[in-house]
Parts: sequence; structure tokens; C-alpha cells
Amino acid sequence: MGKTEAKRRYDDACGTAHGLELIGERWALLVLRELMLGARRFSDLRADLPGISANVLTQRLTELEDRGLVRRKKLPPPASSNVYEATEWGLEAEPIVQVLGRWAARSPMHDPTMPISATSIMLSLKTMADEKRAKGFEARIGFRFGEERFVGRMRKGRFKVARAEPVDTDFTFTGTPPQLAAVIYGGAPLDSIGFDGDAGLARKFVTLFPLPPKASVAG
Amino acid sequence: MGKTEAKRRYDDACGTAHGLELIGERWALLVLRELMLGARRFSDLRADLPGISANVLTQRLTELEDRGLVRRKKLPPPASSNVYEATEWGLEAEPIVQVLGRWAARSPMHDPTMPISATSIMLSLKTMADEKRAKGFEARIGFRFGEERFVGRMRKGRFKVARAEPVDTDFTFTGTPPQLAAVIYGGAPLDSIGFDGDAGLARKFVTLFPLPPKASVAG
DNA sequence: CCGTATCCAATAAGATACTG
DNA sequence: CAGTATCTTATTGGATACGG
Repeated sequence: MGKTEAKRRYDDACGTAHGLELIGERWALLVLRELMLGARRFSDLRADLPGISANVLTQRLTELEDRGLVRRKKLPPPASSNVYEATEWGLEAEPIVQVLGRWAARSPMHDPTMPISATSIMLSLKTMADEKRAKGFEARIGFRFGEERFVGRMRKGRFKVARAEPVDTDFTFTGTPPQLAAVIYGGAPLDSIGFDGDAGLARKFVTLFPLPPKASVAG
Repeated sequence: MGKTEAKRRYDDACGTAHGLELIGERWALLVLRELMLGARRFSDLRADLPGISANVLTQRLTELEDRGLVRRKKLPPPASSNVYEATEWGLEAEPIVQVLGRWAARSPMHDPTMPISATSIMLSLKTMADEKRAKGFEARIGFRFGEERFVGRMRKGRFKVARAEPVDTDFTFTGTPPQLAAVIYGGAPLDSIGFDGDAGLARKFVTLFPLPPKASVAG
């Protein structure tokens, strides 16, 4: 592995090239993305990243740890397992995830009907919230995806979100991440996902995340 | 190659994952970066990307073309060779390059004493210009790197640049991209690079691109 | 359950030589 | 100069087995 890093550099002083040496390997940025909203266990990451194999995940986590982007924490005795969390610098990679995601949303080849993790869909709402359209809209929104719970807040045109139990929310969605994606991005009806709370507010909320126009491949 | 793409997808609806499928292969983003300031020939790209091999460059260009990010143009008869240029959507990837570069500049492992292409250093000035520090500073700046010529303009805290012959500039640098990098980012003296024009303005100019504080690897 | 280690087959990347 | 072809090496992913 040490050898790897020596041989696969880009030999380029440009910051972009260095960035790719840090998080350019396959899966690396997606692993980091899954840690953006809090620490995760090895098996959580495997479940959230369909297709990653255990050995590749181990290697990516080790590399990200060596580079100072991820920290491994041992849980106290009863659990006695590890969790992985992003360091402060690792968290600062969020704009990369966002900019890349927003750019790729223009792709004519993008198929939004695929699996998506809870963290992904939550981050995508931060990315795609349309500041102008959301201006003046204010709400606390709960999300329940199985055991994973989030509370978001739309305010001043910005969407913020953190892991928390939905209490005192204006409305709360209950379902799967792909169901929510279908409602927000695919125009599926609100009642295709479990929902309770203020339906008027919710109906408005789901329109605040417009997809950008597709790029024409003719360029 | 069709098979490749089928097998190495991320199966993830997240835009970030799709972005990585588009420009996540090794070298892809760096190839695109080299096209950000205008069309380049195959051999230009090989020269600007130290270490890329011809077959990999061929493959990346083909893929980027298939995906609608790059366009191949045949030059008129006398030259009869091709150039590659970014499509409009390809050019929209510039924020990705910038955000990644700015983030990576915090890396404690970053070695800025390496080769750097003319396009890279020009883009890095756009990325790293400090809006506050540059506020009120206004100048037209020429750059000569061998045959490659650029004219930049610093105005309202922003740096813009395009390929053009330096005429009517306030000052002009003549040298190599690493020399300019040493002056701007490494604190090397102004006379370590060829220079003519308004020295006072130039001395101020080179201070407008501060590097961010290094991340502590302890996280 | 939480990982890590090992082995194997399929690909991608790198080096080099070669052709129009 | 602009790529192709070929060969070698490295990385990836999948399966499985193994220790805590």
C-alpha cells in the first residue's frame, strides 16, 4: 500500500491534482460523503454503499485515516465496536460533494431511480435547495428512514439537517430514501411516502428542489 | 469499453456518485482542467500532464467525448490535426476543479515545488484570489510561458483570465509556471521571474493569493 | 455482529514500441 | 505529430475464511 501511493501520484503541484491524490480513488469520496452527517459503523457503510466490497472499504478507511480525513473511534465497552467519523478537514470536503452533485445533475444520463442512502438524499436537499424559491419558506421537517432519523430546517432559502429524533416538526416523512427522492425529484405524489403533519407546507416544500436543465450532449 | 462502464458503476442515484462515473476515472478531471482555457492538441495534453500515457489519454478523451464533455475538432487542411475542446457542460465543471483545489490546499502533505502547467497556475489564481484582500486592486496582467500567453484581469476582488497576447498590460510576467508559483505561493522574490511593467502594482498583486491554514492531521 | 486477511478473476493503468 | 498495439503490473471486486 505504501508502494501504491508512491507510484500513483500525479506529480503535479496543482491543488486539484493533490486533491485527487487525497480523495480521488474509487469510492473514497462516497465513503467520506456517508460520514458527513455523523459517525458510521463499518457495516452501515457497507449497507449504504451498494457494491463496495469489505476489503476495498477497509482499504479506503485506512487511507482516509492516514491522510487525516477520517478518525476511527472505539465505542465504550458494551458495544466494543468501532465507528468512523470525518475529521474537521474531512467535513470541509462537503462543498466538493455538493458541487460535483449539482454539476452531475445536469447529466442526460442520470438515472434517479436507483438506490440512494439516507445520508445521500439528505445532503442532496442541502445541495439542490433553490434559494430564491425557498425564500420566505420556513419549516422544521422530520425524516424517518427505518432506524435513521433526521431533522431538517428550511430557513432563509437554506436547508440544514442533522441526525435527530423528529419532535416538534411541522411535518415528517416516513419511508425509504428512494421514495423521498421520487417525491422530491421525480414528481411522485406526496401520498406515495408516509407523511404526517401540515400537508400544505409539505406540498410546498417538495417543490423547492428543482433539477437543473439537462445538458445537451451535442455540447 | 461498453462493458467497463456497465461493471464499474456505483449503482447509486446520488448526483455525486453519478458525477464520479462521469469524471471520476484517473486523469479525467485533470484532462478536463487542461481544456478550461481553450482547445488543446493531443501532444499539448501529454506535455501538460506529466506521467499520463498515450493510451490512457486516448481512452479518457474518447470517454469524455462520449459523455458530452469534450468535443474533437479537426483543424483546417494545412494543420490537418485534431484539437480537443471542452463543451459548454464540460466548462461548467470548473467549480469542481476550484473547490477541490481550494480544499486540497489545506493539506499538510501538499508539495508545491512540483511541475505545474500553464493552465493550472492560471486557474489556481482564479481559485485562490482573496476577494477581501484584492478589493480595490485593479490591473491587467500579462503572462508569457514559452509559447503560451495569457492576459488576466484583477477587478472587484476577482481574477479572470484568457489566452491572449499581452498588450496594454500594467505588468507582464515572463518565465515558467513553476517560477510564477514560487513567487505567488512560495514567497520567492519578484525578480526570480522575468518581469516588466509597474513593479509597485506587481508587488501588491503577488500578495493577493494567500494559502489557507494547513489542516492538522490530528483532526 | 464487526471487521480483517487471503485468494482469484476481471479490468484498468503504465511502459514501450510501432504505424500512418 | 497523433495516435494504436502490445505487454506487464496494479487495483478492483467477489467469495470465503478467519479471529474478536
